[in-house]
Amino acid sequence: MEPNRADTSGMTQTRHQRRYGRTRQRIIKAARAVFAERGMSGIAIDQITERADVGRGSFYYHFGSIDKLVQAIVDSIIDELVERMERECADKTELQDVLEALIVAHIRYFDDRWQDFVLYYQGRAELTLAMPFEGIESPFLRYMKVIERLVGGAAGELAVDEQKLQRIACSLAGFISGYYSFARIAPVGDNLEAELLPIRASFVRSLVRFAGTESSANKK
Amino acid sequence: MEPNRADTSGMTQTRHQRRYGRTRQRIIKAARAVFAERGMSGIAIDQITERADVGRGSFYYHFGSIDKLVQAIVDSIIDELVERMERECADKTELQDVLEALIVAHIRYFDDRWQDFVLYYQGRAELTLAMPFEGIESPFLRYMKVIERLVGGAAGELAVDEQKLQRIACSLAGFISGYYSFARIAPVGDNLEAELLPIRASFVRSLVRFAGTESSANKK
DNA sequence: GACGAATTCGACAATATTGTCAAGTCTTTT
DNA sequence: AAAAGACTTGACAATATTGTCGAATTCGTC
Repeated sequence: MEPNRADTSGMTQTRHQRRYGRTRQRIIKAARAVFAERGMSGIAIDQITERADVGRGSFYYHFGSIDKLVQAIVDSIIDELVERMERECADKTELQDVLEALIVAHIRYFDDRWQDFVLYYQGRAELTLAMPFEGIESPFLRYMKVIERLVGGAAGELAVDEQKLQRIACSLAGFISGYYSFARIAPVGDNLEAELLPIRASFVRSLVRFAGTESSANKK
Repeated sequence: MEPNRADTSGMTQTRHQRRYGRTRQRIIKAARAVFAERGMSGIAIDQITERADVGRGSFYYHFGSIDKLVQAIVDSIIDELVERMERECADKTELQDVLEALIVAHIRYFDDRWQDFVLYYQGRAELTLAMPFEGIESPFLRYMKVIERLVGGAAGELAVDEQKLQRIACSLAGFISGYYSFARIAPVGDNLEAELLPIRASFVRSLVRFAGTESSANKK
């Protein structure tokens, strides 16, 4: 009765488990598409199961509620994005390089994946509401923490304090997603990476300078 | 039968027209609150009319459809924001000052008005979808144009080309709203304006530098 | 004060959505 | 090959939402 968690240890997957995983993935894939097309709120279960070509009951068997599904999706998006950030930053040690790499990670990740950007953005938008989908907040916090850690790691002897790190993270994530979203409405060109290059460079420099600033006077 | 457009010429309002306006405003006000709480998609008409303490029929009488209502709301938000930007920029002539003023306009406008920020953000999020609410796009384009005009006006002899102006506008609007939204999740402090000051300054400088850059090599 | 226009109202039928469940299919175990 | 377990299914009853419409109310005008 209780859903069998898919075997993560790789080898010993029984046929049941494979089938379980397949259906689950079908649902997730369909949901990603539907959400990216019409948003997360106000989506009927049927729209998802029908697109996944799966019985209505299966949805409830696997997820039990919309929130769980949204949670799984946002989680995986953030996982992928985080993984990408880690990878791009792996060999960077200079603060400036890390900041560059972080932006590049976002651009590369979202490039040719407008759908995933929409999910990311819709998720963020959800967070502004009074009652967002359950469990959506923590992946985003995790994401912010990763940025802070990567930036903090490269800040080296600058010893940037926690608060400053947070601001840098907000700026960085905010800037890149904000730019991306606007660039889409007012199409400036088709190669976002090339297009962003000069302004990105300026932006990074401004963050570096900010990091170097004396601990800001926020004891108003 | 056809709704009477409220008298905009100020003086000659008949009682009917006033009543018309009152109800209309009640609905809009309630909708703003509901939207800011639960998002724009997936809201039932009843949730709005009940909050407005108005009959269900009145909603259809005034707006006819959700899209029209959303349109009216987004329109007025953008109007207010644009008005604020114009005001803040009124006496500025230097590029740097104008950029500063634009950011300040946003901060001041949204300060203590989280609800309106949510509406603005939800509206933006809608735009990422395949089928956003009808008529939501144009106010946002108008908004971008205003930024471009204000920035372009102050760029003076730099003669920043159209494309560059667009990028600056995307950066500016993206940065401020992105930062704002993240700052809310990972609360850094309570005085956003003071808090943003140093990083804002850096950001503005980076935009100024970008504006001065030789027309970027985007002939890839 | 009565007639028509403007505005408001909420009941109504039509439709959509939800979550459950008993029954069916496939797989593993004994 | 039978029994038990895992997974899937779609029908179902309950509930929610929609857009309409005729009646009620308010208002301006004659």
